[in-house]
Amino acid sequence: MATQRLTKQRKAITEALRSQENFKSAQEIHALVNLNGETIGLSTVYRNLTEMFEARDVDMIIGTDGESQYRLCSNGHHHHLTCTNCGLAIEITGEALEVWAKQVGIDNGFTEIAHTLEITGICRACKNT
Amino acid sequence: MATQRLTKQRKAITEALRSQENFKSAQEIHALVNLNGETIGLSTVYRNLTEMFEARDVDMIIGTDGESQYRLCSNGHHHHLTCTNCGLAIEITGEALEVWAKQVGIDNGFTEIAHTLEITGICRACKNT
DNA sequence: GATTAAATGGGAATGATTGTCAATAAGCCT
DNA sequence: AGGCTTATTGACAATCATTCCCATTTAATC
Ligand SMILES: [Zn+2]
Ligand SMILES: [Zn+2]
Ligand SMILES: [Zn+2]
Ligand SMILES: [Zn+2]
Repeated sequence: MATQRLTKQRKAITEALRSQENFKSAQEIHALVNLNGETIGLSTVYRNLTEMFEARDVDMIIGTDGESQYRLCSNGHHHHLTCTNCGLAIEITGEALEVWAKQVGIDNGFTEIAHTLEITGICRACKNT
Repeated sequence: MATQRLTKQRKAITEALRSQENFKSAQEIHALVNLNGETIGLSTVYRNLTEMFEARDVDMIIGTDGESQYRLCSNGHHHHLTCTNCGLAIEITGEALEVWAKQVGIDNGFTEIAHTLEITGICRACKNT
């Protein structure tokens, strides 16, 4: 397991993530961090976000353009309902879905079954604009 | 609407897709096409795959590394159960899931609701190796 | 304060994807 | 068949997110 030193860079990145409601790309996080006076390297932001994701401290999704996006999330397995217009991201859970997905795998002889699911749409606020 | 000329390049790309069971990246398709003697430009492969995807002639998914992958698929909305080891891709449909996903959106005031779902695991053949 | 390995930064390298535009050729007309 | 028009191609440049590299910095411990 990698040693985890509490560097000011890591603090700043965590802080930036905390200030954001929705998913942000590594580049956006980098820009946010450097707005607050700090001057943190892009490599450092990428490294830390990757580590935080592997440690399950942040959620990561791959956007439609292939860009990775990060967000602080509640613990445990869940999915998201996101507005494609404003980025609003709502956490979703569905036990029936979880069971169904696993069963589909089992029925086909698969093991180590996992899944990804994202629901998208236009939120109420954006629709009334 | 764009005119669709039946070029030999387009035929070759379609042929390469037809010969493949699983999802392949644009670069892989390009390599496949050029194996068969033809010499087709990489740009052409990208252009055609994009067009074919927009015309719903092929499925496209974004891999974990952000790379786009393409495959000829049956018509209609469906998902995939893919083996992370050998790439085997099985088409999946689930009416209950479709209804549930849409309802989740509706319950949260969303419109123009869509979703993506991918199930992954290790297939039986790969497990017994 | 001294020590030491983890962590940083910044600039280069990678690699997929897109853009450019002159040259080519599919489909159509005669 | 030959010619015309314009969609399409292809070689290369350009873009852009992400990863690499490595000398320098610094958090943590004593
Ligand atoms: Zn919205
Ligand atoms: Zn789930
Ligand atoms: Zn499919
Ligand atoms: Zn579906």
